Amino acid sequence: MFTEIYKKLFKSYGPQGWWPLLDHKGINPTKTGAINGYHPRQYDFPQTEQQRFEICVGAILTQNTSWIQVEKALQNLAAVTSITSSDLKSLDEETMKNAIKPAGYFNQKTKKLLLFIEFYESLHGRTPTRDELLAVWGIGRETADSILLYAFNIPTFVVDAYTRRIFSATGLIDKNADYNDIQKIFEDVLLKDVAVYQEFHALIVEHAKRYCKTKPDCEQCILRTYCH
DNA sequence: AACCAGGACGTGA
DNA sequence: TCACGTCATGGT
Repeated sequence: MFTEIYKKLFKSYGPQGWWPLLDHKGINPTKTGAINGYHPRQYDFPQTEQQRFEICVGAILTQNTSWIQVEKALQNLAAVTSITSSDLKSLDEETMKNAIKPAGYFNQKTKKLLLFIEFYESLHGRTPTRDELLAVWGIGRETADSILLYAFNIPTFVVDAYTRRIFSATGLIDKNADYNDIQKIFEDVLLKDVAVYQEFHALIVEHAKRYCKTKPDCEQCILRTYCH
């Protein structure tokens, strides 16, 4: 049933081209809440260390914040410095706060970014474990999994509020199931494949933005037959 | 003009 | 563990 829904979403919305990147100017006008930066049908990202780090920064900035606001914040940062760990580390803290203001929570997120930079540099290019990421202040489960899946290409299924909303509406998951329980359900059922995990999560976000909103549009929803 | 967005953390039961 | 308050800007 999960695979069936995945195929239906993919057929309807097409490849999503996550994670969006500033230096990849692929306009996708059909996508909701986006400026640009997607790369559909390309699964060889990140292609540079700079892109890998930018994905991590974006994952932190997008906590409880719409992506379009994050893109503004990233563009502001890119306008004053390059988005690399070394340049962001030496950036004046007030300048950073001012730059990321569109993404909200700028005091917390500045602290999170600076702490993450220390952690990132301590890796010396190594891939972190989930537990190592979770030990960093400001990195919770969704952010850790997003970083693993999109920045390091580790097959880790990302669970977010949209995943819970859509799949509890269908009755396929318990509406008060824990994050790890939901993640396990998806990982048990899906082919353990980075591209599939990346696309499915992105498709879930896209579908939630279009139909499964807080005020859902069930009449037009392509998954309505799965809901109770 | 309330309400919510691709959460995480601190606190007190 | 778990429910709840806090953090903050800007869309709709």
